[in-house]
Amino acid sequence: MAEIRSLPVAELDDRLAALGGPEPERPKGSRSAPEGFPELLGAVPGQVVLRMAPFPSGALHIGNGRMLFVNQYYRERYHGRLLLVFDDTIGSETKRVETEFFDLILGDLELAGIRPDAVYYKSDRIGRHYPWAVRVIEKGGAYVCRCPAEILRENRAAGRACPERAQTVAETLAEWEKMLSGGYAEGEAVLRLRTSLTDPDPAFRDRVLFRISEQDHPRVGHTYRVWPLLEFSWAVDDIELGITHVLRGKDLVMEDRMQQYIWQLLGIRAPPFLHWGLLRVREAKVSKSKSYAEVKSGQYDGWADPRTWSLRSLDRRGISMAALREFTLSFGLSLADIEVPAETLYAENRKLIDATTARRSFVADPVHVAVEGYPFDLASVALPNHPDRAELGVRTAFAGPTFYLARGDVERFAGQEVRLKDLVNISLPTERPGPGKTLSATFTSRENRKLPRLQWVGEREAVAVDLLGIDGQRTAGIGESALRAARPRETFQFERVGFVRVEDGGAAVAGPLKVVYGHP
RNA sequence: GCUCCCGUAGUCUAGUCCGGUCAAGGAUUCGUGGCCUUCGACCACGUAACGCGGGUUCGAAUCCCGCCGGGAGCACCA
Repeated sequence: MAEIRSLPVAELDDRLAALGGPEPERPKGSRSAPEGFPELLGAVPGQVVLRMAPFPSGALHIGNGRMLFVNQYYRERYHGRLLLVFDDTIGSETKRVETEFFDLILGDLELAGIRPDAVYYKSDRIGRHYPWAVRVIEKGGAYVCRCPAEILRENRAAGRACPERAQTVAETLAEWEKMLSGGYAEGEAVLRLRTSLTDPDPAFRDRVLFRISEQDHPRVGHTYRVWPLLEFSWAVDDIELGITHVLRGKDLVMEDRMQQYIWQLLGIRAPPFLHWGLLRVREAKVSKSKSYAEVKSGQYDGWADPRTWSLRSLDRRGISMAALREFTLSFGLSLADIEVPAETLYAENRKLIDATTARRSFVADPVHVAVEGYPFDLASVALPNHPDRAELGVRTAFAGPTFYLARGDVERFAGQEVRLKDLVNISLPTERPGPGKTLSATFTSRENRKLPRLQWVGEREAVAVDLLGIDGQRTAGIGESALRAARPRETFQFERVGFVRVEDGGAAVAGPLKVVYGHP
């Protein structure tokens, strides 16, 4: 239901009312929530402002994709504005901002077909956060704490106040000035919110608002040394940027409470929040830091390596962003954490591309096979590009008498009669194919009989193919002659293998034709 | 440990707010059959679910209580 999902903190209703906010409309029986998406609380078409806030530490992945598409969905639904706000505060040792990721993410957004109405960088806005800190201090809502991080943590767990909590407003203002002017070094002082040390939720006790960092920021260098933490920076920016609804993953619900607390303190009306649970794709190990390490070290083939499961890697595999959008939106805004098999995404993509994707023959780990008694008139054949779609036309395939067959097929059907699909029947030898050897098979008949059907590639004009798998492994194979015309980024279905996408450059690039495996 | 969130078939999801129209709908997977000269597509059929225990009620997936299970937070990260 819309209200509960928008207001995970139960008392927000009351607070809204207390702050003069609008009474949530709740027409009985009205649940216009197409596709499982509730109405945004108090949304006025044309006046909704939303924001996406990725942290620039790597390429966007499927989880980020959900954030993108949910925001885009509501933006379209309410004809609203959607801002991109890079959450590039100073971060930490383990979470560092790096310049290259700004463009990378901008590229990902473009790939996803989402054009933000405006782009902001948190790091440009730090100076705007300071006056807000003063406002909070003047309301008696914060104090400067000089406890070492460890002590601070212990006190928080124990519900114990540190001596500085008793600071007067004037003292805090002085201390704050000292922080800003360099009177404290990194780690020596922080500005903390005065919530309650006895708050039942230990996570909520006097959280840190600002801290000192002397790190070099890739965009603004050493311009600032006092940096806000995520919660405070959003308490400011959500208001200053006029965000009307905050849509974020449920990992940030505690941050909602922080923002609401600050806004209430300052008498500001809070925009409602809306969340969704964690989405994991079973096959995808969504560790951004692992991907980061592997990309940096060169173990991965950049951020488009299939093993990253990044948006760009999915694109490279021929999985369309439209399919990804359908996929991510199909889960609605459920708060449950879910794990979905990649097959569900593949099914979505198949729906979109199957009818328009040409078929091609490809054999992995090829074995050279000469067919004795092969009919002379079948040196080449015309085959439809798609079994059900005549309008996709035909291609010419060079055929016998010499072929490449997949080693797996040759071994599996050794000594048996098989049908070369769309061609003729042959009898395979019992001999096991040794490396570099040509096997002898025998033509048996032409008529279509119920035999195991194998893909084949005629030797003439055959194309060497390099198939990159989802696991990052490359498979050498041979594809039919028609692949000589493969265009960059064209998608094919390799029969009995799966959907693949041609890499940038297509067949024009020297060497084997490079393709990436998409899905079955 | 404390706080919050979540629990409907193998996997997702609709339904839960406002109890009956739900002996629970859809998607995907799986199985069977059909069809097309792919292990893909399509068609048909099928298997399969309200976490557990109490309570309220004529009636509970839906309301209440207790439990169990899963996840997240308790960073001077985002």
